[in-house]
Amino acid sequence: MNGSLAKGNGDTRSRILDAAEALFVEQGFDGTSMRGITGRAGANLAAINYHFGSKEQLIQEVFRRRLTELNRIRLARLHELEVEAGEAPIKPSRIVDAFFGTALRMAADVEGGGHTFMRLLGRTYTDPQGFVRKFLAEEYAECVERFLAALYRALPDVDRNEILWRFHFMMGAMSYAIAGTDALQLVTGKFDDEDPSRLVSRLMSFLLGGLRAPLADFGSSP
Amino acid sequence: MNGSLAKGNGDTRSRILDAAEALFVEQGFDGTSMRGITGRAGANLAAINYHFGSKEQLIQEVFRRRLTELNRIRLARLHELEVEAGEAPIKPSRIVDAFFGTALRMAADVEGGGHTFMRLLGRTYTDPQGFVRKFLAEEYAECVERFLAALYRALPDVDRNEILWRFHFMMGAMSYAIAGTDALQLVTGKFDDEDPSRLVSRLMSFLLGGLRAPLADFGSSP
DNA sequence: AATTAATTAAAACGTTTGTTTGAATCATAC
DNA sequence: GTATGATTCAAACAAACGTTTTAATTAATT
Repeated sequence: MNGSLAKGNGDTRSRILDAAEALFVEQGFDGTSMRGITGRAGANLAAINYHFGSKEQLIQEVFRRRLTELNRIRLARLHELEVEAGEAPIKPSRIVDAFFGTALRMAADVEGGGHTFMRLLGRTYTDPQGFVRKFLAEEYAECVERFLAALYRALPDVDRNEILWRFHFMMGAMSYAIAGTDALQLVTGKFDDEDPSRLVSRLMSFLLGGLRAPLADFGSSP
Repeated sequence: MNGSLAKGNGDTRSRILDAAEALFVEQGFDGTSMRGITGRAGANLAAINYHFGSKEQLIQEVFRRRLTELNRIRLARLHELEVEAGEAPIKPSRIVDAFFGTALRMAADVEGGGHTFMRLLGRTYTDPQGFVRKFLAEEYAECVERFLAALYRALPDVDRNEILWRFHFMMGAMSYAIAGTDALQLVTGKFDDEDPSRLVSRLMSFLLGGLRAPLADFGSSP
């Protein structure tokens, strides 16, 4: 049950990042101690402060390491779509796939740690710790703006505020799909042991259904 | 900026529950100290252990206090629908409203604390702390089972596993809609200052769109 | 009014927390 | 080999944590 890694597994810095990433998912930021991280990484307690400065800076580096790459791929995909389409509008489903599909494919990478990170990311959107949310917002700002602009262009007849909200809802559905699977398992018994590609398919059709839904008026007592 | 409450505001027990609820949302469970709670509640440090036994039991009581009522209303609404429909099938939109709409209406109650609690609940589904998730699962078990059964009956042609997943997605979208509003604000600038009833309307149409979406097959490179 | 129970108060308990320090070890260059 | 810089190590730091204890106070009962 001791997940501590052999010391030869990459340099100390990387081992610390990997250990921290895993423990943050399991126990949260506050619930994970410096001793827990360095212990699992096979490093000395002081190594975190030496390599990263502080626990807070370590947390930021855990995110930056993967998030930069994720958003780079997203924007590259979007750029491909824009070039391919030329003057013509892009299908919303393609935009949604470039953003959410890319994340889901990263989440499907269990061995490389993408799965662990996406679980962490999903639950961090609503994390109370101010500095984490602020940091995430900065890292995300450009990417989200570009994708929202693309959706506005792709859906010129839909109110922009409505698109904004639905983008938000889609973020929520995706985050829970990745981060909170065990929560549903606890409630409902168990899922059939799912391969992640089916999750992609399932979630994408749900997201597009929500995105395209009519703006029906649901009062407070329908 | 000191949110500490006057001592006359209810009995000590209730003041502690209110203070804890608010602080858990702002700082998380681990990030909230006993001293912080009792300080805000205007009570002595030992009061939590006296009234609740431990911090862990306090957390459980914070949830139990509101969750029992929420699920009672949900099941009552479902029962109404079932009686009203008799042998006929119930419209899925009504079932969805009985579950998610009820939660959203509780979240719209800012003064009574429902809003605070729903934000807390939303972010707790994905909380790493094992005992909280286990406790939530137990509190939710019966209610979720009843609603899933109702959806199975209302949508006899749809694969049950698919309904299960979409219920999961809907939970995610709703939780983020309530708990993570500030996250999106940080990213996108700001929303128009929204009255909660429009959120109900917006989210419900999104949820139903997702629930009814065709099971299109989205491969990994569409 | 006396007695019992329930609640609040202040102080201290032993752990655990993140961080810092100064010496020891390692790698690399001259 | 010796010097230089980077890294690792064991040890210690004050601060904050949840909990417990014992005394003081309040409320209820007889």
